[in-house]
Amino acid sequence: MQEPDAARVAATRDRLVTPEEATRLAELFRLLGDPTRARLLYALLEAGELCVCDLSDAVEVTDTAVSHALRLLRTAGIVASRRAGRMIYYRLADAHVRMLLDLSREHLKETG
Amino acid sequence: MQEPDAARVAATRDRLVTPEEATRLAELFRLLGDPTRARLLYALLEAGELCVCDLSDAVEVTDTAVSHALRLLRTAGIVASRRAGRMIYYRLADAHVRMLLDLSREHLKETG
DNA sequence: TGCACATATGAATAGCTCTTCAGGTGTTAT
DNA sequence: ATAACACCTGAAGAGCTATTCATATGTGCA
Repeated sequence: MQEPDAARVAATRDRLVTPEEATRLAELFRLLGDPTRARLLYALLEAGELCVCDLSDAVEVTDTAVSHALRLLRTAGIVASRRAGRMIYYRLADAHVRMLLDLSREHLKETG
Repeated sequence: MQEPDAARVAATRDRLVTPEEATRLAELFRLLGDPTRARLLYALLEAGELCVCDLSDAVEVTDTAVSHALRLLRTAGIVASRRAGRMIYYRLADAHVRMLLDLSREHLKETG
């Protein structure tokens, strides 16, 4: 197989995200790409801040499963947490994540 | 485990994305959440339009693997294609996808 | 018509991921 | 102290996924 426009391909490869950056971007998306985690994130998007038991209740998933899910999201910097007594409250980590969730919802609405 | 703020949880659950919508959103993210597919999409973001052989070359992945990846993205409406002779050119399907890719790149830049 | 090329597809396997179960940590209340 | 609670963590298994190999389809050219 030959590339029909070698110059354009070469130019593209230069400006391209590096394999490493692409991997990190994929990692970000991968974390959003699970129904449980997605629901947790959209719950946080609406509520602002919720503890694990709130989330477990809202998403109707075992608290253990929620905890596992949150650990992944926390480690990746997608959510942040704060302790209040024996409860731990989670929130979306930054505005980018919030926009990402909003924008993708738009996409579904209009793409159908 | 009890929810400490039952009213807020109930309100959240009402405005919440439905499990079905969340699943579709997760599906969207899941498709972006693979290094190969992510690199293909970012290549298309930069180049606008590329054929399979271009993509295979740019991303350095087997053309067969690229083809499989593109089928998933095409079926999900994330990329669109057009035939030109024996080649098939792929492009990002809509502006939302483009924004999604841009925004997430911003996230990485600033979140580190 | 026949061949070469670009891409697509099906099947199979290796590798990963999510959930569950069992048990562990930190916190409040009695 | 000890019990109850909210949450976390590690291990294990079922299920899913991405790549590869082999083969098929569709297009242009001689």
